[in-house]
Amino acid sequence: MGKREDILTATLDLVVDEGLPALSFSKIFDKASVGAGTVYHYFPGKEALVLEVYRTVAERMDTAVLAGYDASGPLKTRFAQLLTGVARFALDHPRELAFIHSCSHAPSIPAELRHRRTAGMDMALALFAEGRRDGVFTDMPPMVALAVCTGAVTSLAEWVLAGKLEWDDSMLATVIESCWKGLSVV
Amino acid sequence: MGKREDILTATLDLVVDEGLPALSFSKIFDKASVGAGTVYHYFPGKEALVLEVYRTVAERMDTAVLAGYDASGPLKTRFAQLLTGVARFALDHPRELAFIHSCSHAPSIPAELRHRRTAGMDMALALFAEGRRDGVFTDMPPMVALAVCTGAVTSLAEWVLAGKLEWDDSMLATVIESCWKGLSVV
Amino acid sequence: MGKREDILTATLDLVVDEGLPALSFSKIFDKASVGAGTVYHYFPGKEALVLEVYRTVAERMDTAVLAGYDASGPLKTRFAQLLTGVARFALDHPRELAFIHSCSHAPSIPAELRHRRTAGMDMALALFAEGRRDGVFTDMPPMVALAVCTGAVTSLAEWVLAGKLEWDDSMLATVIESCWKGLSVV
Amino acid sequence: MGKREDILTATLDLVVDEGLPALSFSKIFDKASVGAGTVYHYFPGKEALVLEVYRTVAERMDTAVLAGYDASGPLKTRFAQLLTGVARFALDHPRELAFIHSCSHAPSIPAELRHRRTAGMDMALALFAEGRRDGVFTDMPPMVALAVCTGAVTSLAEWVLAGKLEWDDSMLATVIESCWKGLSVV
DNA sequence: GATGAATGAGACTTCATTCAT
DNA sequence: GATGAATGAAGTCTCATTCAT
Repeated sequence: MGKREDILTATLDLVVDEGLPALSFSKIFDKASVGAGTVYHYFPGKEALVLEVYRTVAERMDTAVLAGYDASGPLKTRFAQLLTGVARFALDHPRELAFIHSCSHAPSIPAELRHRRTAGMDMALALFAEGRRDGVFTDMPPMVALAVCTGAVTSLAEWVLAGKLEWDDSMLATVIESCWKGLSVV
Repeated sequence: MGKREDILTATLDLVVDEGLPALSFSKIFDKASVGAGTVYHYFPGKEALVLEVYRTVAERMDTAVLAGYDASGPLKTRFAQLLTGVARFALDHPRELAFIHSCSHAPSIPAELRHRRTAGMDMALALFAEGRRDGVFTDMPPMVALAVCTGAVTSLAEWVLAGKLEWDDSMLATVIESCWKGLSVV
Repeated sequence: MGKREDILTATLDLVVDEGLPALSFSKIFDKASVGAGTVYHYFPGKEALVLEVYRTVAERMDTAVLAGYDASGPLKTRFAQLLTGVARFALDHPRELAFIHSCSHAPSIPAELRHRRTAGMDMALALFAEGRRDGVFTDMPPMVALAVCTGAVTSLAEWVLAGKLEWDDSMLATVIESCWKGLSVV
Repeated sequence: MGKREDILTATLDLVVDEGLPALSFSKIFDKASVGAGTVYHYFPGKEALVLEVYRTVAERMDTAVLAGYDASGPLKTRFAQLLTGVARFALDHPRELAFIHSCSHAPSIPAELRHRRTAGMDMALALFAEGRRDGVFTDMPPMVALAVCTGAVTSLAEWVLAGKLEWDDSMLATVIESCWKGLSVV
């Protein structure tokens, strides 16, 4: 079986396909092929259910981003690995990404969860701090650098998913190179 | 008077403060101080109403971004003007930005509206094409450059609004400089 | 011009096409191309409007039935004229008939209007009484004879309109002959 | 319990007493003593509910008409049995009859249901065909004979129910005799 | 006379949630 | 654990009616 999993999956699918505003328990019952009361065995209510999906997906995302990260490599390699990880997740798991975005502005998701520092973020912040300390990067707060780089890469992935851009394997490399150049001294 | 305006304003406020999922007509009536039927006098339904707010805000945004743009200046100046325009709008009109983001993943907003080319986008695309043609920018498709730059700047503004970053007047200049550097040859 | 007429016509059309339950003032405004308030210049309200249509149609029906009636002819001729009149109206004015039927069971039409003696009915009752008195008809109360004959002829017309029967000019003559035979002595 | 039955019964009562146009779900809830959502558990919507009542009543009617029918008796006896069955149902179940009539002109009842051949109709058509073949009845299509006879008897019952006629046990016999005479040769 | 914006009561319907099975 | 019938509050939307123009 795995009713709990069925419910989580059905919820994610519904939010992605119809949007959070259109999410209803009846639709979840139907899609998950589960009795009405069953959901209440696993989750206190609708809000908690959505939160749980959010938490699960966020974690999966963090794991995926860090999957191929080799902390012992040279700075530039690690830089590219992290940004590639972000882009790859976005392109390989468009539905998970869409879910996160659908919820990212919902006041029902507590800000503390939305803005929680993840392992991937910490890794990246450390990387930017290292580059700055070693005089490789310009004097920009790591947090700012992170915002800029993730913004650039995520935006790229989104435009691809939205159909505004054709994906091209070399494109990402070019963009990462630009980011590196933008942050670097001289 | 201006019942129509009242309704639009109330809708924007409610979406920003409580999120799209929590938007209800009764709240709109109350906040706009109009009768229930009045909304239907102006809008076919809830979806159409939200759409109209979206359209209005998107247009206002486009106008604001282009407000101080001087098409006759040097490339770098124009580059900075556009990115500044984007950031300024985000910071000066956080509620409008929040509304757009709240709706930007809602399937009820037709993709064709969400991805419509705006005047600001066209201006930027022309600028990137010009820089590339003149050998100032690296050989990157203008659309990619646009995705990267708006992503970087918007992400920055969002993190400020989310409280993850402190705004600092020099920060934007630094980031714009980084973007320029990232795109430039050598 | 003739707004009043437009309203009456639109009402009849709507009731016939969509049924009394689906009748609404907004539809009447639209179909009659009239402002919302205009109806209230002519009719106190919805109920009164429908009533007026009913009255108008009923009167028109009565007139039509008696149109070719020659009170000086022989009994059997007059008998045939009346029943033919009823059938003819039903077949020539199917929409008027449909309207009457749509309303004939609506409690909003006062029973006193629905069951009012019309000139046509009086004429028929007199005819049946005459035939009974003269020993031509069996000893059946005129009211019963009337119910039976109008029921037979109206039912015939309805089945034709409903598509259950093909109309055939000789059919009516046959049926009237049967009615006459059924009522006659020997 | 039998919530479903309660709902069907309440609906019939309301339609009969207040007419189809005045039927509302809130009234149904109240009369049937069920929650608002319960109706939607059993019926997709208002229209479907009314349809189901119609179907139920129509079937009950057909059954009742054929109840005392003895297919092996002489022609005239069977003729009288059928017409008596129609009249009896009308007089014994005035509310069911009223319901059918209230709905019989509503476009919301699909024509295919309204005009469906019932077992009672088939029985009657066979009877008329038999009489015609055996030279007992005049040369009239069975369908026409059926329209005329049911029209006559139903009309009679309706006039009684409407108060235009006093019921009298011998009246029906007389009318049936008239119908028989009207259809017979010579 | 004619209009149609404005109204708010009430219609239909959906929803999250409970509870007996 | 699992179900789904039952609920009634709340949501979306329609309606007859009014009134200033």
